[in-house]
Amino acid sequence: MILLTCWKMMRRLKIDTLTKFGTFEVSRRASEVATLGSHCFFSGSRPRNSFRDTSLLAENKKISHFIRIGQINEARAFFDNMGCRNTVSWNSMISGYVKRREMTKARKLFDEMPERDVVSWNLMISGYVSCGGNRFIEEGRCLFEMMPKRDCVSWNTMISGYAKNGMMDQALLLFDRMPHRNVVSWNAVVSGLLQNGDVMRAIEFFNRMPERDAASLSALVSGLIQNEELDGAARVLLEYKNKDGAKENLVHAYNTLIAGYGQKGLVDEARKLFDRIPFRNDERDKNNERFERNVVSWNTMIMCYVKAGDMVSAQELFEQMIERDTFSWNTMISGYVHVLDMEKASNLFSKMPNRDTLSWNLMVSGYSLTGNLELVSDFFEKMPEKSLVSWNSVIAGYEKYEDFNGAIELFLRMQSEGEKPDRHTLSSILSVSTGIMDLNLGMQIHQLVTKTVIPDTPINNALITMYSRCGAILEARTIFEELKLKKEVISWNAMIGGYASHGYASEALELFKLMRHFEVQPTYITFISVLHACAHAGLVEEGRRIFKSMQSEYGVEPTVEHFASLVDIVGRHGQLEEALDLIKSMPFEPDKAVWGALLGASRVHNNVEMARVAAEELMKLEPESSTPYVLLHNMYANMGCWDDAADIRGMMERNNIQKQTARSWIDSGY
DNA sequence: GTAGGGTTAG
Repeated sequence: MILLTCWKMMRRLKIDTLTKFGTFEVSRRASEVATLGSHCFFSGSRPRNSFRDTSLLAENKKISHFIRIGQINEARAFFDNMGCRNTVSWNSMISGYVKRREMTKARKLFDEMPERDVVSWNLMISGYVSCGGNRFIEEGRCLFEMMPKRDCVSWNTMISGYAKNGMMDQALLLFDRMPHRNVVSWNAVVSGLLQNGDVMRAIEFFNRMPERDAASLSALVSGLIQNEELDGAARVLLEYKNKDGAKENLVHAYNTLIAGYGQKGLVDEARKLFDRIPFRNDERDKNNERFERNVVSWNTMIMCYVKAGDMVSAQELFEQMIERDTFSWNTMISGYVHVLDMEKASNLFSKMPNRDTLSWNLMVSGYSLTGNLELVSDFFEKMPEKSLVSWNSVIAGYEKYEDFNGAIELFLRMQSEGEKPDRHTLSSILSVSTGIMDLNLGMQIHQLVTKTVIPDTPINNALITMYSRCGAILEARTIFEELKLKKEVISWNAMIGGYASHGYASEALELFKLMRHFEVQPTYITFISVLHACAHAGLVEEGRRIFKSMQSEYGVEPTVEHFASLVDIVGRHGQLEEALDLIKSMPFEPDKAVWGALLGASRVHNNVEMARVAAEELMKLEPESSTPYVLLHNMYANMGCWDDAADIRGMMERNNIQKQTARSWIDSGY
């Protein structure tokens, strides 16, 4: 009975997998058992005791399981406690370290293991080459040369290692030298050539392949797309015939190309390809696979429409789908969120059968973008599971719509709930610090940035903006200098703007010169700051010259803000007529900043006629504002023109204008 | 337990 059970068990586990394990390594604990009755060794070719073997098989699987779910320490503890190990146990453990690129630990086990097979060597090589870089590739090559016996996998690992590190010559040398190539070797070379931009040779190798499989076509199509050869990819795909004439399931490759067209905005091309995929094909091919549209094809096509902003076609296709998955719903929602009309997004959201965190995040970020902060918080609180993106969306929304306290409160709450901020969170909070000009908060966030993320240019830009707006110009400049060649136009703008708004006009202009020296193309924001600096420093000629150069030298169209600055510059200098002419020559309607600049200048130069012109225009633009009335009234009063002053007062009363109480911003303190 | 390729959302 027992024998029968054993035999059945062995049948189920396939005897050959049991016998091919070879020699067992017996640890101290197990060897005690072994000397008593030997359960660990095979006698002849048939296992005498399959319980030990099956349990070893199960134990090895346990190691793999721990590794798969990312619990490497648990895997190691289990491995260390195993009574009996074979080469597979060691290899499994090594593969765990290799996957995590912990090559020192992997190497230690490899050096310690009592008996290595070809897989042990291959694992180590694969680990070294996937770490990348010359040193590791060399280490891999060294093992490759040392190993007693190589199989196809060893060669392929080394070839793809070279290919992925841009060392195509070395890869091809090995490919030429290898004794038996299989389809994987060919695929590795083809995709390697494509990754290194050698399209011609890739196609040549593809055509020379003695056999192909599904991966061959996928590699070629995706590689061609990466090399911007969309037409080539389409040709390959449409003309593709397998060597033995058998039909293959090409849907994957088709989907790849549809997505490629979508990336380039070629929606019509994508649609043509989508329409070529059979809708339903009942004749099964040799591989027992159907070539027909799958849910990914539909999703990808919908995605193309969404990216092109064509929600009508996206919706049409979505409605035709027989089987939708969460992805389909989320893509549609993201499309509606992207074009901001939220009602349709919300409709879909309420109808969808299974929502995941992304669905919720999409709604939250949609309401954040449209500034509906009430609904943001409503959705956020109802989320069954919050991800980092959820927190970031809400914080970004609060920041954008200037609910700075809300943003900070949420930032504190997220940390108390154990969610760690990333660079997105930190840049939002840096913008909050800038918004409320809280240098103290900004400095704390700076410390957090240093501790938790590797600062990239965007976050450094946010730091420069924060420090320069808060008046800590030196700190801003230090970060600006540390950026070295990674300075972007935003970095320059932030720094120039900081100087300009704190009265460091010459520094602002100096930096503007330097920016031109480095051939960084200024934007309209650069010119706003530079003109601002000229106005503060009374640099009339410089201001006029820079204003003219905007269009002629840099092709930047002046906006109403630039005109307002120039009006300010010439007006402050006392050239009020020129300022008025400038306003009249503007290609667009002057706004309150423009008239405000003229009014301010008129007041400084005590030109009451001009002040009256500007004030009347301001009264038309902002009928409820008391500022122009008050300014004009005070000017008349100062000159002793009491009748005129009384007139203004009368106008104020007739128009029901209240003098606004002075308000100041008070630090709410956190 | 090891080698090649692969489509979709924030």
